[in-house]
Amino acid sequence: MTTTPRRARAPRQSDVARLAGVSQSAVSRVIGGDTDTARIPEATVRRIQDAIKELGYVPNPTARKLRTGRNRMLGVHTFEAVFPRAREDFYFEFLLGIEERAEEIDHDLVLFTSTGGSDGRRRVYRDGVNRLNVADGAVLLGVAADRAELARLEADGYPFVHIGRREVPGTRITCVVPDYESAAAAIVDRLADLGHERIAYLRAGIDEESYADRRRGYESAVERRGLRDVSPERPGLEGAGLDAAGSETAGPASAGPGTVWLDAVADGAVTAVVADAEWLANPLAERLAERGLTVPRDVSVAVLEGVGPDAAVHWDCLQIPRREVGRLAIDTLVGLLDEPGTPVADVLVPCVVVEGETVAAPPAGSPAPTKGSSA
Amino acid sequence: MTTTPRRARAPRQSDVARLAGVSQSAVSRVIGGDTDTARIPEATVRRIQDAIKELGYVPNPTARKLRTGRNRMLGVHTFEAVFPRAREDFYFEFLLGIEERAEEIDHDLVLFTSTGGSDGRRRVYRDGVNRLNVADGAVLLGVAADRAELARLEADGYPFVHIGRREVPGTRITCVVPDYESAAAAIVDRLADLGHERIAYLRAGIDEESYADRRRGYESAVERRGLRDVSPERPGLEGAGLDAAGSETAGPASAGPGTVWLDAVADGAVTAVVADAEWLANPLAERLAERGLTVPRDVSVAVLEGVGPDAAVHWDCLQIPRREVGRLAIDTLVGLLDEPGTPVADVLVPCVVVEGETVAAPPAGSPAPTKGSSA
DNA sequence: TTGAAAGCGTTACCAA
DNA sequence: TTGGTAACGCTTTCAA
Repeated sequence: MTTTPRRARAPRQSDVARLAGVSQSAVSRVIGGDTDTARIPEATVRRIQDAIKELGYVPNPTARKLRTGRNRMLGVHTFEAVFPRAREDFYFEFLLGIEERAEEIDHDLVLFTSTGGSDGRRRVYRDGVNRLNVADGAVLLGVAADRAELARLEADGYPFVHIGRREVPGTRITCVVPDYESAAAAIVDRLADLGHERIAYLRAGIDEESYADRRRGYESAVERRGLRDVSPERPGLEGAGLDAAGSETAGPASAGPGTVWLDAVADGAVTAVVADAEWLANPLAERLAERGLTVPRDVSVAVLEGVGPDAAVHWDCLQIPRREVGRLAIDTLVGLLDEPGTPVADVLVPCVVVEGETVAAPPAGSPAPTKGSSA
Repeated sequence: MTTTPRRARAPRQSDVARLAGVSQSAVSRVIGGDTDTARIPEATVRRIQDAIKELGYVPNPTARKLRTGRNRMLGVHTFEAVFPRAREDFYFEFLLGIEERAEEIDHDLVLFTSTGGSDGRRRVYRDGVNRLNVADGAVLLGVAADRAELARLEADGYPFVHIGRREVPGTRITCVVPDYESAAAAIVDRLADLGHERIAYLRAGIDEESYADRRRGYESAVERRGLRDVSPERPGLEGAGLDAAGSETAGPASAGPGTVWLDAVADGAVTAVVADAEWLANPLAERLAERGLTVPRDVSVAVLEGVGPDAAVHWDCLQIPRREVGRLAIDTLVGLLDEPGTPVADVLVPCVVVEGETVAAPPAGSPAPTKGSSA
């Protein structure tokens, strides 16, 4: 059994042409289905097709790409590894949407996975080579996108879209983003409709575009509805005094001076709170409970992120349309490819506002707001 | 802000050459690092590098591929979607090893994900195009590989390796496989060493190469050690009478006539059982318990697959070296690329035999075996 | 209707 | 040492 299976050289168009007794360009045109412009006789077409079948000819996508610039291959680049379990929830739905849509429009998907350096971060450029270049364009995503690489890609004229808003000074990159701004505004509107007049915003304190979007939505809605904003001055757990030790959860944490805001809430200064994240809302509810207040009876709380259905608390929240974002990323990218000159604009994908069990009308006896004065 | 960002055409070597005032081939040689064969003056090199930097030139991998046939890009094709949770455990470790090793040897990884047809099965060939061709070669894996596609790929001379043994008549494909045969034999050896003399093999009844491997290992070891094989005649749950209704697990399942084997085991005809899978071992233990037998006191049981550490029962089992298989798949593939003429041979990766809590010495009073007679 | 030839961006050979 | 040039496999224009 020492049969060295000689790898047959893959047949080319010229081989087909020779076998069929036609020119190479005839073969190309038959394959391209160019029956309109250059009508090739039935008989010739048959002969060519027979030759193709006999030789088992398959077009070479690399050569095609070099010639036409198109592959019908779309790249996907994630700035972090997809597989570690923790990240998976983040990426999974996006990828689902991406794959779904790419297939619908008959494009192949190529996932670029290798990390460039030793730091585990994935890079687009490795040894100065833009690896994505084998694909027609790419969808980039990741919690920690490398802005320098985004800028360089854009400068190089490589067509790509980014999932999630990313702003890089001096560059205009096309982003597909959940419409956090409208969603945040909608949530504030709903609170206002229910009768809340004094509300607060609990910021995560993360310096990222999507949080800025949420905040803008909150602020504009507060202004528009004439509500009174009684937010803590500083972001994060400490900013709201939420790191202060409770009764049994007590660690050696300093019950810092920061509980003024929390105390004010307990005193009824605020009837509704909008929080950037679940990890802010949970301790808030706990601290309020310690002070004898119940959510949503005394204070309504809404969360500006998606909360899984099996979470302990069914927060009123928004739902990030990950799947749809993935699908739209593909459509946007293909649009970019088809219409290279088009001015870029972010694509906003609406978030559904989910009604949970943590928002209700304000307590009946809540004092009327003192318009105009600030906390 | 109607700045239509004109996408700059990506700079080519000729642009660099013009700017640096040298020929294009000089640029190519500087980039290729061919300082040995063609010594280019320090000054020229500097000028070229400056031009590269100024223009932001990056080599075009497509053109490179077309010219040299190599990309340092390796494809990964899975015959099923990777992401659905159920599949994930299967693929995850393989992919980890693949990615790890590919990066070590400075290759990029390209994951081909799109499904070819409407049936959800992923195909290599779509519209007659071998999509994998953009990569230098590929690692294929999947529980349900399409053998016709494997054969065609081989016939086309495309370099690939398959994870898991796949035999296609008339073709010799390179596989990287866990060494189930040796592992099964090792487990039988261990049982024999403990003093077991009458053992049985519970087959999954799945018609796949890896199960044949296990079986071969079992049979050869049984023969070599002169053990008596008292296996059920037919595979699967029914074959062993394990679908027979127990006390409370009773559904309307017919307690078929197939319990003869089970009854014989209960009577002490067998002191050790080797099972293809956990889903066979679990009901076996239950049925034995119903008959008053305990594992491993009365009957030892070993499982020929990997069992997670958080399984209810800590089976004696084997550990599939998925990560290592992934790594070796990459090495084997690259070997194929570097040495195209090499005769192909399967690569076996040893499985560790894990000692659990379900194998022990046979009960003291077990009757001596009647050598030579068969069940 | 068909074929010849240019060109996509690169590498590698062969002269100069 | 350097530059010209052929070739990789394909698409597409232009002539025949």
